[in-house]
Amino acid sequence: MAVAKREEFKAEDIWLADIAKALSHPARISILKILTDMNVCMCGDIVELLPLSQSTVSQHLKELKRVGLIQGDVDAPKVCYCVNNKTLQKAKKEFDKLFNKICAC
Amino acid sequence: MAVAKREEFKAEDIWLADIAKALSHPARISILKILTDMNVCMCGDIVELLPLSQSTVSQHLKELKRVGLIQGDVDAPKVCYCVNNKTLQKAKKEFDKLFNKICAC
DNA sequence: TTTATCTATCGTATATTTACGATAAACGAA
DNA sequence: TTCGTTTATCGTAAATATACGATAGATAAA
Repeated sequence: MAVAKREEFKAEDIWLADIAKALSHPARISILKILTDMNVCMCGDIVELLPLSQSTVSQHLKELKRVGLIQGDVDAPKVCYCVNNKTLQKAKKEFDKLFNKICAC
Repeated sequence: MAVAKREEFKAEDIWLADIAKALSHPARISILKILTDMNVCMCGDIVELLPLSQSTVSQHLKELKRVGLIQGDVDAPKVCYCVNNKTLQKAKKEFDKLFNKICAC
């Protein structure tokens, strides 16, 4: 149960909710900012900047990658992470669309 | 554990993550749109439009109210819900700020 | 070949989220 | 007062999320 009902909503709302879910932890917002600030972007670099263990940071990266907000290029054993502009642009557009609808700004 | 580390991040990131959390379920995005479309806005009206029970809708409303995205004016036993423009404006601004930083748009 | 480095994943514990039915509380109407 | 309407909350169950340490796998360096 629990998450099954989610699929009964509009695809557009499900997509944006999923992006919002990826942004729903400050660590992941922080990671996106770090990836923007740094050009070199390994998991280990991020671990040094956050109060989280390596495995936890790796999980957060996985969640961001799941929705396509970031991508990881493997250069084993390293993985170079960077933001995915295509998805970010779509996310920005869809958030704008939502707020323009629901907010009298 | 689990959610304790959340507090160790920047207040700005925590706030936006919390707004994103409130937007992380399609039912809640849908509710915000419904509240915008309708001027009369009772919990029961929303229940009729969504594939969810009354108690579940009430919980979603509570989550939106928790972060201040909506407000409920009690006219017992009814509660008239509407969007809170002040918080929406701030959310819009903060999302813009985030995307302008991390997205090469 | 052996060692060091780096990251993903496994196993695990705890907390939170999602969903529902039942029920209590608040009030207007009969 | 009694009944109907409306909503929040309680209790509960199942699924997810968060966090960590340990470890396996991949490769570069020694």
